[in-house]
Amino acid sequence: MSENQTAAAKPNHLYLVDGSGYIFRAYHQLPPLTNRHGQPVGAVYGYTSMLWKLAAELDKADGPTHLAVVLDKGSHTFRNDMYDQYKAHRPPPPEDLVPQFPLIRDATRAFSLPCIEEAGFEADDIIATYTCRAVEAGWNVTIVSSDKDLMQLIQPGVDMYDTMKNERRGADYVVGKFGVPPEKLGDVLALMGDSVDNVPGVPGIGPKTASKLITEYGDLESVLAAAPSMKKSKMQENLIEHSDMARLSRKLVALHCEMTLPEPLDDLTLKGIPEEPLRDFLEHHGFKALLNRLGGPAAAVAVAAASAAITSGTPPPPPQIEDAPPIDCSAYETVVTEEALDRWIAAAYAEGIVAVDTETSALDAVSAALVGVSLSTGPNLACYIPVGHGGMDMFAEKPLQLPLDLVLAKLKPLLEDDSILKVGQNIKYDLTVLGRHGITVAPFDDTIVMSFDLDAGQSLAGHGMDEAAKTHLGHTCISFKDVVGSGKNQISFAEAQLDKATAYAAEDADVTLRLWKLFKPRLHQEGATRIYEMVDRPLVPVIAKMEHTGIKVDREHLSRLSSEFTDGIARLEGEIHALAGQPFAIGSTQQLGAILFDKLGLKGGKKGKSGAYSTDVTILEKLKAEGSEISGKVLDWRQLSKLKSTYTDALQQQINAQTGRVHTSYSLTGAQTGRLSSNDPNLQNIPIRTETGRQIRHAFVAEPGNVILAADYSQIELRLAAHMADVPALKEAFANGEDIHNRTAEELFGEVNRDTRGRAKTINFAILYGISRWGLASRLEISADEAQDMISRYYERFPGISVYINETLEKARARGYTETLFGRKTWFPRIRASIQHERQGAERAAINAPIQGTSADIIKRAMARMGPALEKAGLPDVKMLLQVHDELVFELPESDVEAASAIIRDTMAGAAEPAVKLSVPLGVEIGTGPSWGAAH
DNA sequence: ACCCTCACG
DNA sequence: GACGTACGTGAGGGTA
Repeated sequence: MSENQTAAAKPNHLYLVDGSGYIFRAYHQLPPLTNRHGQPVGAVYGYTSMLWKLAAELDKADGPTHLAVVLDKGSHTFRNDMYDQYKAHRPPPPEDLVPQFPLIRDATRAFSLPCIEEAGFEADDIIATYTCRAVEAGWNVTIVSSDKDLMQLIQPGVDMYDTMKNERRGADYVVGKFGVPPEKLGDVLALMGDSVDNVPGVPGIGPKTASKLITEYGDLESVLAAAPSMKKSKMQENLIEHSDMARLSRKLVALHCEMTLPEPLDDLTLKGIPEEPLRDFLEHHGFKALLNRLGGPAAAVAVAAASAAITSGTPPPPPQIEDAPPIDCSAYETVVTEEALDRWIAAAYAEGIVAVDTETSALDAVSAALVGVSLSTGPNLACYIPVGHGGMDMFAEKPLQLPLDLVLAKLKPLLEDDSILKVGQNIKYDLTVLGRHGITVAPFDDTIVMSFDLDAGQSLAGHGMDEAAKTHLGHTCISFKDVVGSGKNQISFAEAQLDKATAYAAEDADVTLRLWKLFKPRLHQEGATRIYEMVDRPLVPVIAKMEHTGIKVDREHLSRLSSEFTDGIARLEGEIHALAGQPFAIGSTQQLGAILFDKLGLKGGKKGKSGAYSTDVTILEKLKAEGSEISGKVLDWRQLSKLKSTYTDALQQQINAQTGRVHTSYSLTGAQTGRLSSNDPNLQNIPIRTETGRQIRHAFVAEPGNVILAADYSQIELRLAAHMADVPALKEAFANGEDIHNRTAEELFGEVNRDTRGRAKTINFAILYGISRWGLASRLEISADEAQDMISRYYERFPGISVYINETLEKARARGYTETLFGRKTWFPRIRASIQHERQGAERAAINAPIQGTSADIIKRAMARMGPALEKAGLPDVKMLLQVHDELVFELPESDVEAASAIIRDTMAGAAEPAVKLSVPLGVEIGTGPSWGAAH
């Protein structure tokens, strides 16, 4: 063979594409595109672009002569037989990715490329085996992947190619990243472990230490052998104690290259890519940018550039806010003619997106009148359409404005158009207001919810408009007070001057659209799209509807209770003053402290920086137990005062005059963990724990012929803790339907009685909240040492809990946030604070957040599915009224109770699926009655 | 505006 | 050695 011939023949070069790895990366880095059939295809598009890019390599001198796409098949592999925890904590793929898997195979076929999958082996092993065979045959190999495990295969003639970063990687890359050459990478990976795949490794050893040890001693076995003679340290202890886990890890990370080739090497020869099937595929999914390029070199350059940007892993550049002109309130238009209104609507259609904000006469979305609507289609392109200025007085002088009905009729098609995205800041409010005028706004995005899903817990990110504008745009919004004044002189927005109203309202729309342009790409980049699109956004109209429906409250019942409480308060007041020997304001903690501790000489020291006496319930209970009569009476007085002022009196005020019902407002961004909060009035803290308080719940009633149905998740947070921390004894107890506190008492104390069950319950909750021995000690009235013993026993009996706590804290420290099972992030900026109690507070909150947040995610999913589920079951008259964290309250015709109970139970119990498969059942308890009180 | 207290999960 | 101790909320009343 002459030299000439060797040089002329293109050397065999096998490209092995890690399809599975690619799909996940593409999914997270690309927007959630949908094709015209409504299928999610974001990951498919990314994948297709990647194949396209590889196809372009065909023509290169050192390009592929052979190629195979390798995919994972099934989830059980020989590694699971080796170690049952392998990849055990990996969440199932996102709901909108699952339907894309078959499409990935379609895409591969469209390129006429061989696709290889083999049950029992991971894609990595298939790639490893092909690599070995090809190297033996003297071929070059390129592995198209960014997986660190596969980097073990890099050797002369074998490199890796990251299409998203457009980077080729050889041995130098591995040395730079891990400090060791590829052949020693397996030893390093075994020591450091992998939390994603759940490869255990050795605790406390990360990439740095692992690479140092391997460099020093040569390989894993040598490190383990040398461990006993190393300097004494935590690391040395861990190396000895976990040497078995390290060896197991070594086997788990090793790539298997002895499997039988599913297809012989020669069958992977590239024969070119026929255009026909590819064109069909691209057309079917509407991948126009690629179609244009298929058409030939004449295709538009701009299109190709846009597509290239996506292929390299960068999302299409979002409109940069830096490029946008600064906010200029003088640029806004007041729309008072039909022509101008039409012009703005046309602009919205041209952009495909419009920010919308409504202004009303009051804050209450259920009964306030619509005063105006603002729109924005781009930076400084915003208008205000007044419709209700001058108020409702027919004879009052009014500014020139378009009639309400005309404006609504013109806006309705735009606001309901499937192809136009409407953006609002707290759009729940606008959905309610516009819904009352027969407009169903869709599709929509809500910047307050987007901000929350990105930045919950970030101390400098307020989610409200004014704070968000300051933080993200560096802009100070016109304050509401500048428009309507404040205090006694405050006027309704309907009374505001048109120029001021325009500047204020149009600015809100302008800011909202600018915020959207910042948040939208961030959602994808930061992995928040899933929680936003699958949980929180769908909830917005559901909550709007609940708020609008409200709940009927029996005013007479409340009024009767108020009188009873007044009598009780007056009687107690007399007795307390008599015992004190003087009248004083019982509600004043200052005066009460002076009476109890100075005048009557009771024990109970000062507390807090203010130097004031503490007189809270724990102190008064203690004094009462020591025989102080006055303390007991103050406690009774406090209970009645609280019930009267906060509930029986205030709630009567909150009954809406038009509907006769109470309409709370839920905040989707109120609680850092993802819970809802309820305000004006708060209907999530209606009394139930005491009999006196419970009477208030009887005032929440159903309309005649209807009943109230209350459905509670039973012990949902403990169940989630059992699942997330993987605690066998707790999971078993829940699976068997046991009383969980009894089971805990049995495990901890060996016997179950009222006392041990009560203590067990306290400890169970302590675990959820991030325990400290002092806290537990004071709750159980034992010493800190005894509390510590109890905690240790708990950890022993329920292995998994302490691991969960440590892992959660480590992740929180490393990344700054925790995550729920559904991917909701909560940030903890204080987790690394140098002030101890601040840091410890953040740690306790971080332990609790994944559990409380997952519970919140689950009930939110149940709520979003409830309407359609009831509708489908032919139960349109069942109304969802309230959510109280683990409880949903409904009002429904008596005749629907049986059928609705089944649907509600199933929807709630199954709400985690299919996104998350829990290893414990979710229990749902349902009760019905004429009132909320009776339904429990 | 802030603290304390207390209602709920 | 002192600190202050369970997670997440919202509302009312007193005080400065």
